[in-house]
Amino acid sequence: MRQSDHRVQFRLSGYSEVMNARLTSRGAATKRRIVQGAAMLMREQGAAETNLDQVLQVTATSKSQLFHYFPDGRTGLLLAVTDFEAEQAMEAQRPYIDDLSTIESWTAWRDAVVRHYVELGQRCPMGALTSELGTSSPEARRAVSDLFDRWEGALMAGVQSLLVAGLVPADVPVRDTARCILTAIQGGVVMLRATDRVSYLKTALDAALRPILGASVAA
Amino acid sequence: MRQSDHRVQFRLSGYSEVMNARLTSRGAATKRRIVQGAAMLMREQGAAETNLDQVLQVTATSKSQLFHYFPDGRTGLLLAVTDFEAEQAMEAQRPYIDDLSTIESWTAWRDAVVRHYVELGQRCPMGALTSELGTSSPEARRAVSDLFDRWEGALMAGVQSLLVAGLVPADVPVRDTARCILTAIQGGVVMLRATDRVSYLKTALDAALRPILGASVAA
DNA sequence: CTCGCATTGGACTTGGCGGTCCAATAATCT
DNA sequence: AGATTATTGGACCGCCAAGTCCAATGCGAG
Repeated sequence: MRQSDHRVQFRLSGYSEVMNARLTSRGAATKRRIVQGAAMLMREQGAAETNLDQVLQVTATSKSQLFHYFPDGRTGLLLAVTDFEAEQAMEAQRPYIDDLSTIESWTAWRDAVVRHYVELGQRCPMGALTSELGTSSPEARRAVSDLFDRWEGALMAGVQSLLVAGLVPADVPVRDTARCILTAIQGGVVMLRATDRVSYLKTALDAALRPILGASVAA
Repeated sequence: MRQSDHRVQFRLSGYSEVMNARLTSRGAATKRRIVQGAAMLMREQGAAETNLDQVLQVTATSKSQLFHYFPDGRTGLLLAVTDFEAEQAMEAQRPYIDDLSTIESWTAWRDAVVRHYVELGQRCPMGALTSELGTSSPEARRAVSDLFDRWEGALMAGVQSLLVAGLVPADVPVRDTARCILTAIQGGVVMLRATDRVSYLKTALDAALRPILGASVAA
């Protein structure tokens, strides 16, 4: 790969973006279409089972376009899809994740999370992507760990604001509580994928939330 | 694949095994060697990055042998490795997992689990395998879900025996507690793979164990 | 011993798929 | 308008890895 052309690599807020010297709106649209189409296919059949020809077909583009907008080919596309899906994961929790300062917003958030993963069911985009890119690309590892950092940060902010509002005992450890909640979600998703049962996610998430929401969560 | 030869497919206790009409001890040894070599490679570099030639080289076997003992080729081998690794996952928890009737055995088990996954570090065999076989083979799904069922069963038995011994409050829900513990482990492993930090596993597992071990677990 | 089947070696075929290339066309700028 | 660059189409290449095949050899049974 001898890609020393006029493109420049930027790094901003945790994900990499290829900026062309000039990128028309048409080009940007094509690029977006490719990422979203690829993401869709990978949700359906997994990243490993998705090849470039399928992406071309489903997005009505040609090889030259794909390699024009993703000079690193498949690897670059996978990375872009990873960034995209990471953003989707956060998006699914909005608006609640951004303001977890009340008991109500926490329960609303919990419901949104459960609903999201129930919808997703078997297909977990990030899970499939990380396992394929895990070893090869350090970029992808960064994208995933950035996602988890942002996620953890948002949860910590939530716990903290409950704490300062006195809605929660003062001895609740902020970071550990946030981490338990996040870990419960990830474990719940693993179990959901493996067993097709949602109860693991629900039960573990409720248990992780118990220190801050009390025993009232049992629906 | 026109494989209607003299082999017969058996199904016993959750995993499939190919029984040859006659299988010499030498043949059995070769087969075992292939599975273990493949498992080792897949731990090192991931399942997707491991090809048959590497397996042949590392196990000192030839193509014909591999396809002789695994008529379904790569798929069959992957399945065998999945079964193997599922067994290894349980093995890593022995002897503790088989008798969780005391507080001491629980803490010893906890330590063994954490130690095991710290050793494993990035490379999580089951995680890598399930994502590759997840969609394609329903057999592999079975293997994984069987593993989790056995795991959950062992944990439930442990909680139950604490309960009848009166070492734990009577209102502890056996199944839900076991599921929370299992989910905490899975989530902890996901976070370990993603962030390279063990604290998620430790913290979440301790939190999940708190209902039965009390607050004394904080090391 | 010798017959038959299990076991083994390794060359060969095949296809899929990532990646390259060039030429045509559409925008954009001056 | 004309020059320049972005965008597009799609034929083509070449590699890699899975799977096939046949012939040679070991090994146990009668």
